[in-house]
Amino acid sequence: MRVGARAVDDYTARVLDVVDSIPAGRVLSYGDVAEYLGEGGPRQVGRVMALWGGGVAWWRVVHADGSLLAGHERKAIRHYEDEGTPLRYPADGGTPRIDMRRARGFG
DNA sequence: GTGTTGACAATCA
DNA sequence: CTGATTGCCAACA
Repeated sequence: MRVGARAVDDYTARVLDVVDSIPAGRVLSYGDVAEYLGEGGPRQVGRVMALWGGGVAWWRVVHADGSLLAGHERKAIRHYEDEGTPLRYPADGGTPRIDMRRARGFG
C-alpha cells in the first residue's frame, strides 16, 4: 500500500542510485535516467537532482544536447577533465559541452 | 480545481 | 547555430 512519504521517496532513491552507478568518464541525460528507470520524466529527474543531487555525482547528469548545468559549469568541467570525460570545445572558446556521441550511456 | 514553473526533450523554421 | 513550439510529469500558489 505505499502511503505516506518516506524520508526520501522511492523514486528519489532510485534516481540517486542510477546516478551513483554512472562510471567516471561517462554521463547520462535526464531523459536517459528517466527512461532507464522506466517511470517519471526528464523534469522529475531534474527535480530530484536539484534537491538531492548534492549527494551524488550530479555532474554526470547533463542535458540531452550535452550542455552543462547552468551555474555549475565551472565545477562540472573540472570534474570532466579530471575523469577524462570527452568534451567538445567550441572554436570561439565558449562554454564546452559534453561529446554525447561518446560519453552518453554506461559504455 | 486551475494556472504557472522547472537542473528537460524532440521537432521545426 | 538560435529561437519558438509542443509534449511531458510533478510541485506549488
